Amino acid sequence: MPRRRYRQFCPLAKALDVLGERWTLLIVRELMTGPKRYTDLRDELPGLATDLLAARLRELHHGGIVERRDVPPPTPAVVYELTPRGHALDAVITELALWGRPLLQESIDDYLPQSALLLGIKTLFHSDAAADLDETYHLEVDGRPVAVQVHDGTVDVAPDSIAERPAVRIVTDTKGFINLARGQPQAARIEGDPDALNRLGRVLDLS
Amino acid sequence: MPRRRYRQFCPLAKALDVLGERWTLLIVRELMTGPKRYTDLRDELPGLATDLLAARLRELHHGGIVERRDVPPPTPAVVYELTPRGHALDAVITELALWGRPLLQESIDDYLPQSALLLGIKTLFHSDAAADLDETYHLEVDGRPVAVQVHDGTVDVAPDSIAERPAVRIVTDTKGFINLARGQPQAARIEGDPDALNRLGRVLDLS
DNA sequence: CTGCATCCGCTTCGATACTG
DNA sequence: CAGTATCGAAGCGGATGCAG
Repeated sequence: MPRRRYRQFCPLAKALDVLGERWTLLIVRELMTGPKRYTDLRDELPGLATDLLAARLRELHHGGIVERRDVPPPTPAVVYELTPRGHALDAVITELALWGRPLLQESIDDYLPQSALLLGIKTLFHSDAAADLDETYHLEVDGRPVAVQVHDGTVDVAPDSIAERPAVRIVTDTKGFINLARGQPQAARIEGDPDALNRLGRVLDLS
Repeated sequence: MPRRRYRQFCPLAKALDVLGERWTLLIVRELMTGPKRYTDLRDELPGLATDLLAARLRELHHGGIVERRDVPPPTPAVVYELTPRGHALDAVITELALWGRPLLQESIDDYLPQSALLLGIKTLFHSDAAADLDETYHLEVDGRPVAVQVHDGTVDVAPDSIAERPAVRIVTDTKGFINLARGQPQAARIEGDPDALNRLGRVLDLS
């Protein structure tokens, strides 16, 4: 818990007392896709000072949002994972992301953390445009593969996994993906059915 | 727009670039119930320095969230009001408030702004417990009257308005209301049907 | 190598005073 | 009423150090 509090009898103010500090919700976003180690968190959040990450994790632990767990050998490590209370922030993050979606247009030369890629795909997904669609896409950004599965008007995003028999394979880097999301495919290696790429473009749209 | 940005291609990070600074979302909450003047905002947000309020309003204006408008005579003034983009933050605030609801238990000696009272009532409202309910309650906290109308499983909250023929009238102050929300009615003047008070208590519940 | 703590320069915040 | 000016305190970002 930070020292600075709003001191208001208001559910919004109370939530912001816990979540409102810089980096806090981005750390929660990182943990949304599963437990992570301290160093992995730091690597995915450039600009966040190491001691500040430690402080935020302490506050999140104290707030009942994050649990610290020792992973036994063979690969001993400390991982941080969300509690149920932490996972309940999914709705908060979803709404903030939906609101923030138009702002992605302004993005230039930004970093693309793995979890941001996953959240981005979920946020750009248009359920109504995917009603009759049922296929899988292979996406690979900066060497990190993601399987995107569209099915029954929903999207499933699996990190670090190879899609089997994808309708289209897109291999690119951060810049290429950002341009792709803007509807300007360049610097991307695309293999497969061009129609499938168009279908993907309609389902995952920035506008 | 603040100078500090996350520089991530992520809809959450982009939203937080605009909304993540201290006080920003609380100012939006204040404006959610209608336009307000500079001084009214400052009075409802104790602890917020005047120059910081000016800076936040500038940023919110620049971000397309708040519009500055001159009200012509007979009562000339400057008011700030939300744009459609600003009103779209309703869902964000609602989710944050729902998540923060349990934290209200910890509240001691807090300030209760008018808009926090309204948001609090909307957040504490249990739709399922109000399915067959159709009545109006008069609530008055620190001299500010609020008409709470429960109807068809929804709640309507009208600030600065007197409820007509309310099922119960509750007149209290900040401390009294906070205790009331915790289920400890004390220091509150209550008039009307005791059963109606119980019904209100089931519909508006902290737990 | 991981998981921090410490130090330092800069920015932001909070409180008060002051002005058109 | 609607802000700007000023200033000490706290928070942040980056680099470095260090124990397990």
